[in-house]
Order: sequence, then structure tokens, then C-alpha cells
Amino acid sequence: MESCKACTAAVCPFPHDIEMACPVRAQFEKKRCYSRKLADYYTSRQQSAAPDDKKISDRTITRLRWYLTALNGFIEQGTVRVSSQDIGRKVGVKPGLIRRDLSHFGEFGRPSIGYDAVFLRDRLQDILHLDNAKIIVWVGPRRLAEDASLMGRFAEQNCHVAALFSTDPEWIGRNIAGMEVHPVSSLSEKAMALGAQGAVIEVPPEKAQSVADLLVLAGVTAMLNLTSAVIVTPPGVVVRNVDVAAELSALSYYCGTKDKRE
Amino acid sequence: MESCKACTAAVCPFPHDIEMACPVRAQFEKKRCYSRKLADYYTSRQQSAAPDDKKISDRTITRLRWYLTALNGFIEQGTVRVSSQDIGRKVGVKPGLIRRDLSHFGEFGRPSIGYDAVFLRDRLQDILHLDNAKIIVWVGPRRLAEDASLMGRFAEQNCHVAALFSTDPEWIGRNIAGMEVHPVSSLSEKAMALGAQGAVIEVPPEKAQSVADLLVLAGVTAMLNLTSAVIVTPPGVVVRNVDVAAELSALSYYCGTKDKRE
DNA sequence: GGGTGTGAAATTCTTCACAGCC
DNA sequence: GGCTGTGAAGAATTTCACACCC
Repeated sequence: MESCKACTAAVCPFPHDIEMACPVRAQFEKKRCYSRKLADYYTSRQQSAAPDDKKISDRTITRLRWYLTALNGFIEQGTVRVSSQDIGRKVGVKPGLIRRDLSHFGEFGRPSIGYDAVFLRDRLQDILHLDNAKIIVWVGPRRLAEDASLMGRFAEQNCHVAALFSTDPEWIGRNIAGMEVHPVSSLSEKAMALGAQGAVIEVPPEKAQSVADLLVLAGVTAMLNLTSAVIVTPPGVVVRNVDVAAELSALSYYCGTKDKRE
Repeated sequence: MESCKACTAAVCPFPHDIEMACPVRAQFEKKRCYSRKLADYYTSRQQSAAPDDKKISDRTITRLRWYLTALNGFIEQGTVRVSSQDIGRKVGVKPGLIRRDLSHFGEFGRPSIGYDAVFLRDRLQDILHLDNAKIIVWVGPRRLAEDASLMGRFAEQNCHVAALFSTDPEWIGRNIAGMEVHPVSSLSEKAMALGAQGAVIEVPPEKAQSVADLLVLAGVTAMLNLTSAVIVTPPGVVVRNVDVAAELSALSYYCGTKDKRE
């Protein structure tokens, strides 16, 4: 069996150990080497993703979201005109940086006036593509079952959960939020058929990478990783991690630096 | 009533609108100006926090956590020696960067050999202060009540939930995981008495900032914000945000960039 | 051979400061 | 007066490449 380690870097861009992906290999690849197929797919993606528009940093995107919630706050309380300073005070970002962030996408304000709150809000929603609907699949819908409000909060962002999957036989066939939970073996096929663009991954950590690989094959370009595992994807596929326990351990570091006397 | 906006920047480092903090002001400050008191506190913190050891970037800390989980994986499967390349493949980070990250804290590897997995794991735990216990308080323990496993996962990181609070009268007095939920009015006092270092904030978004202010006053230096609100704190106090819906909207941006034909 | 640790270069991100506008 | 948008300077972070070690 070929593994990623057997490839030279020039040939195989497969960035992680093949073992992590193996458990599900048989589902879509019977006799040939899995790593090669996935590797090919990875490189093809890489090339097609390259001629993207100018790269906007991850952090900028995060901040744009902050601005958006700040703006919604202003609008709610009836404010019509806001300056970068107003926003900055609310989200703890220097006014200059806000202007720079926005300038990547156009000119939305007017000198000496500031920004029109509603107009800027709408532009931000444009920029974040919140206006056009996205189809996402959810693998391991435990959290979804627990917190029914999530579905609604996702819908607010124009993200529509189109299918549910699980690696746990016990969950398969169950009905959550009016949708049936499918086995992960049908993930690649169904996700592709639905044209899913995004996915939420919430499976046992050791299965996370293999699920992600399946999603990449299905053409999903954005994933939310609720697992404690680190997921590796080819360039062009974005993963964001949300792990309460892990974040806490990061805080641990800062807690410790405080008291050096102890 | 004095507001933050009335201060000049030179005098008042209070970084956000005073209105956000007002609802709870009466609880610990009867007659004098709240913003001034909090501002004073903020500056005193700022000075005392300044002579910290060399600043380690936020991102480095996040990566160290990744390395830690990768190492645990290696150890579990019996690997004794690992190279930066091994780790890098698993977490999608270039080997050079891993070495640079580690070099901030000492020399843990040996040329031509690599790192001893267990040794490095232990050092990482040291660095992240995972060895000494931390006391944290939880404001708005909804999630905690839902997902009992969280308590255990926190304990793994040596974080011990010492007290629960809520802004919702309906929750006060309830018993969760063997602990009573206290009203937020006693938060400052109790947190200080417990010597809490960290906190989890999970309240309605509009109350998040005021709760954070109370925590700052109580000496808490690290917070996990499960709210959709952006929380502003003085330098020296770290906030990490965990918001599933918000992360999704960030993904929205990346979903959209994919298809430019549509 | 392979692997670490680290100066120095390269790149990316943020701040500053000011022209231009109202 | 105040505010935006942006070139240029400044910081920070990442990559490169090589000395050194086994």
C-alpha cells in the first residue's frame, strides 16, 4: 500500500498521513491507491484556486464580521451616520485599520461625513456573500440536535443545512429538525449531488480528517471544524476551528503568565 | 452622567461606550462615576501588565496547542521520536515554523535525532501552563448544563469551574453539575474571593460587555466569549471568541469566492 | 545521510500621517 | 472644525538557508 510518506514532495502534495484517511477509503476507491487519487484532486484544486482575486487576510474577514455586528447595533439604536472611530470604539480596533480593511473592497464613506450605517451594513453583507444562499451539510449533528436555535442562526447567515450525516450507526436514520441522518458512506456522493459548498464537522476527532477528505472530494470549499482534531486541507479549502476546550487551554497560557510569584 | 465619549483620549483609556456597562453599574458603585473607576483600574492593569516576559504571539500559542494534540496522537500510537516534519505534516504547518515556535521557549530537540515525543509533550504542557490548576467561573451555564462532558474536558486542561452565575432570574438557584447558580450581582465579589483567573461568558449578547467589565474588576485575566458580541478589554486581559454562527458567516465569504461565474 | 536552532531576508499586517474633501 | 482613503513607514510574522551536530 502506498502511503503519503512514500511520495516525494515534488509529486505528492498530500499534506497529511494517509493512514488518517484510510478508514473510509474503500467507500469510493476499491483497488487503486487512494492517496494518488486524492493527491491529483488536490493539485487540480490548487491550480484552479490560484487565480483568485487579491488575497484578503483571514483576520480582515474576522474583523469585517465584528464591524457588521457593531453596525447592526448602531442601526438598532437609530444611529444613521457612523465614523470609523465610532465602530472602532465598539469593537476595540483602531479607526485607521477599519478604514484600511474597508478600502480593500471599495470606498463606502464620505470625508467629513463618515459612513451611512445602513449602506455600510449592506455592503459588508455583500462582501461576506451573506446575500446569496449557501448549501451546507452537517456531519455528526449532535450539537444541532441539542441546540435547535442553531438552525435559525445559520439561516440568518443564509446558510441552509441540506443534509445530515453521521459516523455513528446509532444516529443513522434518526430524524433531526425534520431531516434524516444518513450514513457517512453516502457523504461524498450526496454532498456533490446537492452542490454543497460548506460543511460542519462534528465527529470523533480521529475520524475528522477522513471526513474532511471526503468533503474535499465532493467539492466543499469551506468547513467548520467543531472537533478537537486539526484538519489539513489543500489550498483553496478553508477550515475554521471552533473548540471550546481547546480555546480554554490557550487561555491557560495567559492565566499562567499573570502570577509569576507563585 | 459622564460618558466615555466625554473623556479625552489622554485621560480615559476606557475603550468602549459606557452605556454598554451601565446596566450593572449600581451593583458595585452607588454614587460616583463608573467610567472613571473602571478607567483607573484599566490603566493600573495596563502598567502592571507591561513588564511581561517577551511577547509570544497569539498565533504561536494556537499552534503550540496543535502540536500538543499531534504529539498525543503520536504517543498513543507508540511513536517515540518525532521530527518537526512529522508534526508539520499532521497539522499543516511548515517544519521551519514549528522549530521557530519552539525555539522561543528553549531547545527541546537534538540534531539528527528529532524530538522525544513524550518529553516535548511535557514541555508543551509546561509552556501552556497546563500543569498548574486554574480557577474559572462560568457566567450563564447554559451550554454547561447541556453538555455534561465539557466539565471533564475542562478538567483535563486543569481548569476547574469554581462557581456559576447567571443574568437570567430563571436560572438562579438552579443546580448544575452539583453547583448552585448565583446571581450576577455577586459576581465581582465572589470571583475575587475565589481568586478566579479565567471565565466563560455565555449571556445574552447585549450583557456580555458589562459582565466582562465586572470580571476585569475581579482580576480575571482570561475570558472565553461564547457570545456573538465583541468584547473589549484593557491590555493584559485576553479574550478568545467561540461563536459557531459567526464562524459560519466567515466561511460564507470563502464559499462565495469559489464560484465567480454565478 | 537527516535533523535542529537561528541569523537574515522576505513577506504580510498594522500604524502613521497627510492630501483631499465637506 | 472633522473625516475618509491611501502611500509610506514601521512591526510583526513567516520563510529561507546555512552552521552545526549525530
